[in-house]
Parts: sequence; structure tokens; C-alpha cells
Amino acid sequence: MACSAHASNSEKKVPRMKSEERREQILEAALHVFARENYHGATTAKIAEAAGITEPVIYQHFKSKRDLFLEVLKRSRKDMIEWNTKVLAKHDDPIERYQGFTDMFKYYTTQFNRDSAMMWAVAATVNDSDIKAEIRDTDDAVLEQLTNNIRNSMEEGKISSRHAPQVLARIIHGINSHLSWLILVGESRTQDWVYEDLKRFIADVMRKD
Amino acid sequence: MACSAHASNSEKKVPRMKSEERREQILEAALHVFARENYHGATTAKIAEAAGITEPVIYQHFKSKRDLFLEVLKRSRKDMIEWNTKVLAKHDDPIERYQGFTDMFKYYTTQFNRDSAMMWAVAATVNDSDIKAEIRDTDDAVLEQLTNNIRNSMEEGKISSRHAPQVLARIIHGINSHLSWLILVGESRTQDWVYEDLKRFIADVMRKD
Amino acid sequence: MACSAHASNSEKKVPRMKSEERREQILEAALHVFARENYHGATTAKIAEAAGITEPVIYQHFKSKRDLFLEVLKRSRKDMIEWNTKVLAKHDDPIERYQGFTDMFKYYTTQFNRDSAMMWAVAATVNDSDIKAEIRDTDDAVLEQLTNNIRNSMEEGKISSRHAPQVLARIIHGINSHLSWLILVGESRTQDWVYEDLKRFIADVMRKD
Amino acid sequence: MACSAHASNSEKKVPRMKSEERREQILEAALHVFARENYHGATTAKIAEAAGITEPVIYQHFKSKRDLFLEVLKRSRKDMIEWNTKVLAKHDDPIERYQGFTDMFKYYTTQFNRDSAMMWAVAATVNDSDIKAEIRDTDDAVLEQLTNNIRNSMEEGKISSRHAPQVLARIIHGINSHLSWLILVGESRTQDWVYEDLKRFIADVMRKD
DNA sequence: GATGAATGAGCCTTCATTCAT
DNA sequence: AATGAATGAAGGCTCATTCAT
Repeated sequence: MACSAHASNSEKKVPRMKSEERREQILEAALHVFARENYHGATTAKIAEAAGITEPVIYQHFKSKRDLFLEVLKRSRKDMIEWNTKVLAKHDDPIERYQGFTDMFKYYTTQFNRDSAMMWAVAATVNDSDIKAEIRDTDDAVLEQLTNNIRNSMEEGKISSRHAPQVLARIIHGINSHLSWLILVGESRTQDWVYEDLKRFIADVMRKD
Repeated sequence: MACSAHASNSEKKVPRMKSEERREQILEAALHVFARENYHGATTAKIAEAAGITEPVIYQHFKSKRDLFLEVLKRSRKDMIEWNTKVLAKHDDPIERYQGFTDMFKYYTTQFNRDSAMMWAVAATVNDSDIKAEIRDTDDAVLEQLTNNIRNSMEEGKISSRHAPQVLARIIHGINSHLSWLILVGESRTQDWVYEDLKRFIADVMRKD
Repeated sequence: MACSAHASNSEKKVPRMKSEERREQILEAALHVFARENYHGATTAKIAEAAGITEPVIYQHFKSKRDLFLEVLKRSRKDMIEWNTKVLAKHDDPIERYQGFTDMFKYYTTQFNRDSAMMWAVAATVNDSDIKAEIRDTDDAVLEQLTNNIRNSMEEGKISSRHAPQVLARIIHGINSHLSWLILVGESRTQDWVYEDLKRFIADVMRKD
Repeated sequence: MACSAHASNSEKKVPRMKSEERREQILEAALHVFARENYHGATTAKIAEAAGITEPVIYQHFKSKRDLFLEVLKRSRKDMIEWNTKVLAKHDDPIERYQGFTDMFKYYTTQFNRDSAMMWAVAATVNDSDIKAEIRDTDDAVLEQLTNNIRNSMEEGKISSRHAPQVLARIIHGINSHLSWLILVGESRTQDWVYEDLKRFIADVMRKD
């Protein structure tokens, strides 16, 4: 959306960009359009417009609209995994950590990178096996990340072992996932207190008696 | 692909039908097509074919494709609420009841009326405010149904009051919702044991110490 | 190009036609456009315009532009074979017959169904294996028709057996084919006397000494 | 796909070249692409790739794709005329000469410069008056070359004067032309014996009784 | 001389929707 | 009540061609 800082002759319109830069910019623009308009609603024309280019440029960087979508998904996945890693490293106390996980998830899905989070709900309805595989893999990856972290906390004796780590992970991740889905459909009434409730619940369930 | 086991006077193909009956038949066919092909993938041609009629007939019963989709959603909502009511009435013991809720939810989303459940994931990406409102309302209704039931059980002193009823409801419903979303994207590896784990978890969290 | 002889209410534009009729009309229009503009030059828009319809109608009768082209080819083939059959039946005297073959070929390629003849030159450059196969098969069929006829004349002792029937057939058909190719590129200077020369040549080569 | 055996100072990839040399290289590459993919199928991208250069370079040497095609055609024409001249000079005995003409034509269209021969069938369907004029002129030139040669042989009393030289020329050239067209569409079944038959036919028709 | 980046124009095809019968 | 025929409006994608570097 921002343009040329180096190019100076401001008579023509579109600034020439290095390939890698433009590719990145298209991915960024496509992310927003896909997340807001869905796969089918996001026409190549809209994406091009959002990127400030003409349609054919898209096809110099991506084989097809589907390919572009997949690349956007992969970018979102990396983004989400990185974010989770960062968040899980933030607190020493495990209970605070998993509470923070929910807090930060809220921040991620509503503020920091809302569209990136929305992509997964959108992707789920595309009816393309590669896209579905990407979703499953990502879901698995996030779940594993969280499960391992919880298991470690248990093994270190820092949280209760009453429930299997994968159950707790599934619950935390599942609820988060569900809440982000609610955001997609515009549900905002119950949001805020829900997160606080969940944090209290997490503490309660994990605390060593 | 074949539908109605209850509808009876459909002989073989495209016979004159009473308006109400035909409408019902279109809704039934549309449900399957929408759930399997998404909103955009479900063309009016496919829906008509699935219903064994021609396209214009659709427009004698529904203003537009969008209208048809909304009606299908409303039908799914009724179906789901009724199902929940029935399930919640099944067990006297509350803990068995909420465990059964998960069990039956699994049955509903995978066997009994899978497509009806899938509609919600599909609907979430249509980017139409009326449709989104319908989703939110339905989600609210289900949540309220469950919350009230749990609150009653607490008031009757049958389950622990450690956690607020809306939190427990949100968790049970949220996980269920997430699991049905996983089904949509084809995840089936962890399904079975997950349900058992969840039931144990529910019991554990609700049991009076 | 001509419209409704039965439809009377001349207020709207496009006359409703029976499916078979319209299909035939599209084939006819497409023949002219393909023959004059080539496969790629003949856009579906031009074909639709020539048929006095809108583009989507084409797709109610043919899977694709390629499919339409193939159907036009098949129609041309039938037309050409029928024409040949008729011509070969016209004269009792074999020499007059083969001379007439050239005469009528000229008439066919320049007047009666010029575009049908042109299709083959156009088709030869489409680079599609099915289309090429159709061309080869047609060429074979015409050649066989002529070869058999010549062989019979020889066996009946009506023409000289100095040259093998397939050679004579190949020569007559080959020259005809070449001449129609010349018409395609607009060569018209030498046309007329060439046909007379050829007829004399044929007589000379076939006459029993 | 590799071309120039005569061009020598091309080291590996896209080196600076003298204008004339580069032009020649583009023409050579374009010939192959046009002959194999047709006018419309041969995109400037494919031509550039075959020439090992980028697209804009083409436009430094040729005004447009059409212009390039015309230049390729002119090159093919020179090539073909030269070849014919060489072949007609090979045999002293006229009958052997015209038989050789067919032999060498076969060699030319199938082995030595197949693509150059194919250009003419491709060109015939481009629907551009300049291109069609070029084809006609070339056809005329070849025909004249052959006619003159045959006329000389007749005047020298070496072959029968039963048929007018232009008729014999038209037949020989026409059949050759037709056979190369058959090659274009992939007909290869009857090829080999046909050439032998034709040679026998030529001898028979030209021999002085 | 050569290229990387960009685009206007247009093509084939699909789809929701209407209308005459 | 039902259908066959028709279409306006787009949508994804490609291509010849041009500029700035």
C-alpha cells in the first residue's frame, strides 16, 4: 500500500519493484482480500487492486489463484507457529504461560494479525485436497507444540498430571480455535469475559492440588 | 444422494408436487450440495440436479440462491436445537448427560446428519451479514441451551459449582464445534480417542469433590 | 443469419429455437467463421455473433470451442463424402467420371461449399491430436472411395491398367487437395485453365491405348 | 531444438552478439517454434526461450510477431528455391531428374529441413494478406522453376511432349505439396511406397514412346 | 545490446437468473 | 407447476508488446 521510497519520478503510476519484494507484497495483499472476501469472493482483480498492480503481475509470481492461496496459507502457518513459539517462551511459570497463550491468541486473532488467523476458517471451505492437507498439518503442528510443552511441565512436576497433556492441549487449542471462528462470523458480545473465564479455568484445571 | 425416507409420494422423477413438499425436497437436496461443495461451489445447476428438478423451479420457491442458503441454514438450526433438546433429556444423571452430549454430537456430526453440521463451517465464510447473524444467533442459542441446563444441575447441587456454567458450556460446545470443523477438513486420525478423553475430562471437572 | 419464419412477435430480438435447430445453426455459423478466421482467430464471440446468439448458448450445445470445431469437421466430412459419392455416380463412362470429379471438386471448393473445403486446411494447423486424426481419417476415406472406384473400372476393363489404382487416386485427390489449398491462400490466376489441363491429363493417362 | 551447426561464436548463453547474427538466430528459433506450434500457438515467450534470449530482444530485431513470421517465411522461400535449384542440377537425364525431385522433396520435408517445409502449411491459415501473397509468390516461383526445366527438356527432345510442361509441373509440385501437408497432420502410413509409385508414374508419363 | 517488470486487451468459460411456453 | 432456451455479467488466465534500467 505504501509506495516507492527510492523511486523519484512521480509521473507514472506503478513503481517498479524487485521480484521478491513484489511477491511479498502480493502475498500480503492477497492475505487481506482472501480473509475478508473468501476464496471465491476474492477475485484476482480485487487482489491486484489491493496490491496496486494489474492482474497479470500476479501470474508472474504465482501459477494460479489456487497456488497463490496455498502460498498465503503457508505464510500464515509460519507466522502462527512462530508466534506460538514466542508466546510459549514468555512466562517461566507454566500456568501463567498457558493463560498467556489464551491472552496472546486473543491479541493475535483480533489485533495483531487478524487476517492471518481468519485464513484458516476460510481455507476450510475451499474443497481442495492440498489446501485441506495444509490445514490439517498446521492444526497438527500447533497441537503438538502445545502438547509437548504441557507434557514437559508435567514431567517437571510443575502442573497437575490429572489429565493427559494431549487432552489439555486439545481443549486449549480447540477453544481458541472456536473463538477465532466466532470472530470470523462477527460474534463479539461475549468475547472479553470469556477469555478471563478461560484463564481461570485453565489455572484451576492445571494447578497441583 | 437419495434423501427423504419420510416423504412418500415421490414416484420416480419430477412429478407434480404440492408446493410445500417440493420446497422441502429442494431444501434437503440443497443441504447436501452446499455442505459438500461450499456456497460458491454449489451451483444452482448442481442443486437442481440433486433435487431432480430444473433450475427455474428453485426460483419458484426461493428468491435467490442466497435466500435458499439462508433457509437451509434455518432448517439446520432447528434440526440441531431439536437434537440437542432430545439428547439433553436422555440422561437423568447430569454427568452422564454432558458426556452423552459429546457422544451424540459426534454421532450427529459424523453419521446422523453430517451435512447439517457442516453447513455451519461453510456458512461462516459466505461474507453476508444476514448469514453471519444467523450463525451467531444459532451459536448463542445452543450455548444458552447448554448453559441453562448446566446452571440447573448446579442449582440442584448435582454437579460442582467450581466453574461458572457459561464457562463449562462454552468449553463443551467450543470443543464440539472445533471437532466438527476438523471433520470438515478431513482430520480423522485422532477423532475416536479424543471423544473418550473429553468425556473423562468432563466428568472430572464437573464431579462434586 | 435468416431468422424466424414461424415466430411472429417481432419485438424482442432472439428467436427461441428448438435445440436441434439451434445446434445446426451454430455449426453452420461456426463453419464460416472457422474457415475464414482460423481456429484461433475465430473467437467464440465472433461465432456467437455470426449465429445471432450470445456466447453462453454455444456452451449449451458444445462442451468447448475445440469440441465445436471437431463437430464442424465431422459435418464437413460427411458433406464431402456424400458429395463425392453423388459425383462418382453421375457418369457411366469412367473417364468422364474422373474428369467430372475434378470439375465438381472445383465447384465444391469454390462455390457450393467453399468454407467446408477450407476447414481441412485450417484444421491441419490446430495441433490437436484428435483433430489431426479426424483429418487423416477423412483423407483416407476419400482416397479409398476413389481408389475402389478406379479399381472397379479397371477390373471391368474400361480404363487402362498401366498404373495402380491407388496411384491414380492419390494423384487426382492430391492435386485436388493442393488446388483447394491454393484457393485458401487466394491463388486464382491459374485456376481455370488448370482444371481443363488436368481433365485432359486424366483422360490421357487412363485411356486404354 | 539445438540449431546452428554453422554459427560458431555462441559460447553458452545470451552473449552479446552482432546484430546480424542475433537476428539470424532468432529467425532460426522462430522457424522451429512456428512450424511446430502454428502461428497462434507460437507465443513470443516460446520463441524467445527457444532462441535463448528474452522477449524484448525480439522487438529489437522485428517490428512485431507478424513481421517475424513474414521474415521466417522469406527465409524458408529462399531455402526452398535454392534446394530445388540444387536438386534440378543433379541429374543429366531428365527423367531421373524429375524422379529425383520427388525423392529429394521427401528428404527435404521429412529430414533435412522439415520445419521449413511445414511453414507453408502453417502460413496458409494465418489470414493476413501479406502472408498469403508471400505464399502465392513462392508457389508461383517453384512452379515456374519446374515448368521451365520441363519445357527445356521437351525442347531438347529428351522427354515426351504429350502433356504441356505446366501440367506436368503442377502435378509433380501439387502431389509433393499434398504429401508434405499429409506429413503435417501426421499421416505416415502410406508415405514410403507412395514415393516409389510416383517415381514410376513420372517416368511412365514423361518417357518418349 | 539486453533484461526485468509491467500491462491493455481479450479469450474461453461459468453462473445465477429470467422469460416464453 | 414446470421447463427449455437464453443471457448479462464476470472470472481466471494468457499474450503481444512496451518501458525503465
